[in-house]
Amino acid sequence: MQPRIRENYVKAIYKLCQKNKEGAYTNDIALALQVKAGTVSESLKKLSEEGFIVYYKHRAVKLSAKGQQLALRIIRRHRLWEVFLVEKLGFGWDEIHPMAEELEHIDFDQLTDRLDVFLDKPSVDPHGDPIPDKNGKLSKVNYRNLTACSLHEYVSMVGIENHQPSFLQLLDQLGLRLGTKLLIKEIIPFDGSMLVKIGKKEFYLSKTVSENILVGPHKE
Amino acid sequence: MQPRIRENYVKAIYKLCQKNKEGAYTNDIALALQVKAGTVSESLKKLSEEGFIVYYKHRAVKLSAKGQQLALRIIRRHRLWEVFLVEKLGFGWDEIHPMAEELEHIDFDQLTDRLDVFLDKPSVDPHGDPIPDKNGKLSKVNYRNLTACSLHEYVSMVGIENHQPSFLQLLDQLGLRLGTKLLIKEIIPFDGSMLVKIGKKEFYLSKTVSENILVGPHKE
DNA sequence: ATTTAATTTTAGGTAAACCTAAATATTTTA
DNA sequence: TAAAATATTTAGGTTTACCTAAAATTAAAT
Repeated sequence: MQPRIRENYVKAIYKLCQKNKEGAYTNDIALALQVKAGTVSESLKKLSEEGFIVYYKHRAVKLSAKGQQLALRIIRRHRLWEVFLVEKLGFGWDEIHPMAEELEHIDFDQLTDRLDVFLDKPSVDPHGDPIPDKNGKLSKVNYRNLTACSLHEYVSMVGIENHQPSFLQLLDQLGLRLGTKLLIKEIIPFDGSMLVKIGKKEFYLSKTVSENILVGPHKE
Repeated sequence: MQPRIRENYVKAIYKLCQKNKEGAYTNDIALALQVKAGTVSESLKKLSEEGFIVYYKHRAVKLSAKGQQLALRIIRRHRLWEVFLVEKLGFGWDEIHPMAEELEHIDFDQLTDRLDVFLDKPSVDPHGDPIPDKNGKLSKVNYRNLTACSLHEYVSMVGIENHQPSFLQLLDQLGLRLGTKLLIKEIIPFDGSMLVKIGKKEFYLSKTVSENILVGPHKE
């Protein structure tokens, strides 16, 4: 199996496993990779023979230890390149995904590790997602969903749950970036929206928006 | 035809055309890409249909305008990434080729152009090879072969004609890098070797070595 | 507990990039 | 300039990743 294709399967399975504890379903993998279910079935057999997944016919698949290792290597590369693109080249966080999607497949340990050092060993990418270290270890970010916060809480944005450019652009408009502090001024029971103070301005955030915002205690 | 494969053919043809004015021969392309001649024949037909080459059966091929444009885009990306790897990540000039060989295929104009700016629009790569600009224009480097220099000339290294790691490592040992000044102290007629002064030391360079060194007038 | 619905797998096919080896061109040499 | 040597192309095959559609399995609903 071609490395790039293998990597895309492993990455897709990794992400699906984070949602469904059961594992990744054939159809969902097919959707993620934009291929047909039959193709996925074939590929799963090969990935299984290669030892990257644990696979029983008609069951959701999981990554083996070897598969997880690979997934974390890809994610590490993806997120490091994202930091590079934003910090060094000045791209917006809404523009970088497609480029990182290519760069993540470039597989030279030296390159990844030196990039890491060059970027000052960042712990999170521009979206707040943690970057696995050289050994595949993921630091845990302390976060809650914004909708889980109470009135008058003063919190700091640490991540997001939606990476669509349109969502990222909305956050830009609101002045919401990683580390931005926000105060919950009001919670509207009717539609779950909330009034928040960001910097000097106040905005209503729809429930759909706040559901996709992750916050943590803001350290001063 | 898959972009990566097309790019590798176009690049190989570009390089072969620089040596043979006639064009690139099937067998040489096959050698460069490590495939069989029959495969090359097939591919040439496709590249021709796609308009990247000018091809008549049993004749050496040349790049069309479109093909040259593509070649220069790839070379631009390759050389910019090489600068990045050396200047920013601290790799040696003997280590970077394989990585640049992958990075060169990542095709986002914005990425290339921002990388260019980030690196201060370099005009040459770490080996002294010129970097095409955004429009595919190649600046000409003023150079002569070291073997063409006369006794007592004082010149500056501006490039090399051999990119093998072992050659680059030898130059490192001699303290020869881009911009290094060298004085020709003696020319040995017997074997064409020469005694040169590099910094404070003197070395004999075999003809094979000096043949691969390009020098220019050293500007102070 | 069947039947129905949904999901997954299998079977048979296609296209791209490779291969080998035979056939055809071209070039070189005698 | 004809034969020999070299280079290129063509013809027929293989493999991989994809496809469609039928068959099989599992899950859901009556």
